[in-house]
Amino acid sequence: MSINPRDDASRGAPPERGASTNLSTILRRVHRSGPASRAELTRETGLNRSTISGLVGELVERGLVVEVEPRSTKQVGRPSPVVQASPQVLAVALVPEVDAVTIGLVSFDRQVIRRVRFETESIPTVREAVVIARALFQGMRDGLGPEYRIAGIGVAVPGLVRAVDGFVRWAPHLDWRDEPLGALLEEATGYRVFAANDANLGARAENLFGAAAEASNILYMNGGPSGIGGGIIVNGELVGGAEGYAGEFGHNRVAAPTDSEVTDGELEASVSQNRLLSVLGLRSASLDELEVALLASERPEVRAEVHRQLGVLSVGVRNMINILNPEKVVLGGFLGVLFDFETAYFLDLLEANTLAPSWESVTVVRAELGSDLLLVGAAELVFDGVVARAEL
Amino acid sequence: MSINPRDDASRGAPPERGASTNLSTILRRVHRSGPASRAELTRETGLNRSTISGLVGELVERGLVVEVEPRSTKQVGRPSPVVQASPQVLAVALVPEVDAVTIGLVSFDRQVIRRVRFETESIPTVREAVVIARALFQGMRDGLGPEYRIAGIGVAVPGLVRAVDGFVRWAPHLDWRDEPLGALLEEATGYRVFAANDANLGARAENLFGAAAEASNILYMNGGPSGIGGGIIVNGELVGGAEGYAGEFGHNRVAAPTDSEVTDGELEASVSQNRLLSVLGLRSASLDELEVALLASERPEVRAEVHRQLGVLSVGVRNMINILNPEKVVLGGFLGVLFDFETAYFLDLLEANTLAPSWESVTVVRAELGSDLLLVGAAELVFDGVVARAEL
DNA sequence: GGTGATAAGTAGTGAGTCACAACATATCCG
DNA sequence: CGGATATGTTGTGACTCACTACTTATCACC
Repeated sequence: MSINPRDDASRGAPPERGASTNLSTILRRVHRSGPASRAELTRETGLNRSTISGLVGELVERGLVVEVEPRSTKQVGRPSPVVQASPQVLAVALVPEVDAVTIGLVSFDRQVIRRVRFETESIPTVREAVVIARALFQGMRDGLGPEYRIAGIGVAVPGLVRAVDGFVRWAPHLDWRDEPLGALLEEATGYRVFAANDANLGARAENLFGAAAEASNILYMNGGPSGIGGGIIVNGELVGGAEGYAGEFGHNRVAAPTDSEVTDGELEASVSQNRLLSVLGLRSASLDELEVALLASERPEVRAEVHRQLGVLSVGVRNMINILNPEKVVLGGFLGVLFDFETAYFLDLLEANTLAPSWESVTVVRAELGSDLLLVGAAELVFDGVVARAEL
Repeated sequence: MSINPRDDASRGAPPERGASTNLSTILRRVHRSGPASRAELTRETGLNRSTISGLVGELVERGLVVEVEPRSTKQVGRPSPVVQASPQVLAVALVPEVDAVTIGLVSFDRQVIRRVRFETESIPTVREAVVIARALFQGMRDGLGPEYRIAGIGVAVPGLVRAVDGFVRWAPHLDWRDEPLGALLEEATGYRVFAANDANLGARAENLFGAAAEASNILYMNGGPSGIGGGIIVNGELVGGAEGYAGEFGHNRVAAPTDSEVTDGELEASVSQNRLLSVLGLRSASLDELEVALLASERPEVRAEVHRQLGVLSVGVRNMINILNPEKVVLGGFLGVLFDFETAYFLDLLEANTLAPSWESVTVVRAELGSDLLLVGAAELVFDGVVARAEL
């Protein structure tokens, strides 16, 4: 161990392509964790005051951060100006779904400043989605002052997307197969496009701004109306795998001793929002409605179904805890509802079946981010690049 | 995408704690991929000739690399001296097992230059293992010239080890529980100690020098006499998880439709070397003997057992392929034997059950490294630090 | 065996990042 | 209002590395 624990920031860093490591470090800090005074940045990075001064100045010049009036801290000493990510640097977030195309504008300081959900009569094709996106985008852009700058477009796709070029391999519920979404969108808008799996982006968003904000090893599982997806974060980075298809938990086979009924099926055949709804006698419901209905119901079949689903889910989760030794397990969508409804039951199942050391280092929580989850996650695809390059 | 694809090496890098990024880059290159001429380094890193000259000179001065006579390349132009990792920088590798303690000396240029296997009468306790290690180490050290320098000690532990301090949480077959192995060894030897799970280190070794040398997203599963372990490599880095306990595949529950017998058991209860041996009528065997016996046997029960085990294994592997989207799946130990024995059968099972895009990006191979696997992997724990700091 | 083409090492200069020290400035507290 | 404290600012120097020009070593051909 080194004697001096602080500071792994670098000295005398690279001219490179205009992207100093420390420039990125500061940018990442103010983007992810919010505004900070120069003095705080100095302490956190271990860099020198004068260096911070220079770096912040550079970032201000590039229009990526703004400095605002010092907070009145009632402290002695000269007040330190507060640095924050510029609210005028924007990312466009696009979320195609079976019944709508949603587009949002997310600012570099993590505000969703605009959002439009455009409902479609039928499931949109890729071309339709691109046309709609372009139209919505144009409408938004026109209402924006020239002081705003758009860094790119991020897309959350409910399916398998190739990371390098945003090529959609398979999005079952949209019935898209091998569609060049990224290329089409770039052509239509002229902006750089980044696309990824929606659940992966959910994991990322929860990591940055939600239930797993402090952790860097995370298992995220999300239950939606049409299946179960997830994302894994290792050492603070989203696991994409070879091409970006990682995170497909839903199709896994798990053996659940508590579930005699469906033993050789896939996880999402057994743990399913529809089955939950049907036990409750509902045809469709929002998550809130589902939660209310669950709490209101006192019928034993309902509880039995919840227990059955949690039993199966627990096997999938425990497998992943043994394999990944995460710090946090985050459950989103209806999985979060199930978890909140029978927390102790679920945790007991997990504790009984995971290896003790791994169990000790993990906490299981419900997801925190609501409807903006995917917009924020998709925007983050764009901002990732901005932070890394300290440009645009 | 940037116009200039080459070169993400840095310019004007940090004075830091004496560890320039580029110094590490060169060191990593010659350590992992073997000797390279200065000219090759120049091309591969994108750095300037003069920079390479300076960096190599610095590394020579620090005693981490040596320059040898240029290879006669039959090429025009001035011959370029060949740079290689110094064979005089050593790591001590330690492998405690149920019936022996093995210690090895591995040089920075990846040669196992010495190895001693010390058989024990009974399962060694932690203290016994430390005493044995110390004695063996002293013996080795005395036979070594003063020109050799030891960078530290790496330990491959068959169990759960806390990454930060080498504290053994649980090593079932050694019957060690909560033992401060790292601290004891450091005290006994005076060298820095790094410890990790044996299967994790196997994954690392196969990644660096074996069957998955070019890949950076890898699933490694190893079948030993006492169970199944594994390691995951994501973006070129071993996944340790929160504390280093990641990779415990063996205790997972998988549902295998082909295995009516053991549906709710753990993977390693169903896929087991012992069960294989017992079908073959053997009590114990080395991997080679096992392989020979398998090939020699023509009894249908044997093939049935192989198919049953591969069927269960395939479920575990397909789950991980869906989740991780790896480039390579590497099967070691008796899993490798099973795989080689019925390759087509296993691959067909996998193909039928993994998501097509993920299946397209993966290749399944048998592990390549033999008995030196763990020594090399353990040494790598030590060399990792040397490469990162470009020191010691 | 000399000569030119080619490839690579070497030396000097300059640019970029950052630490450090000295100084300037803003706030709190008595 | 003045001292204590914390922070911003400026100037200098250290360090890494690119670039240019020059030198050196080999091959190939005559």
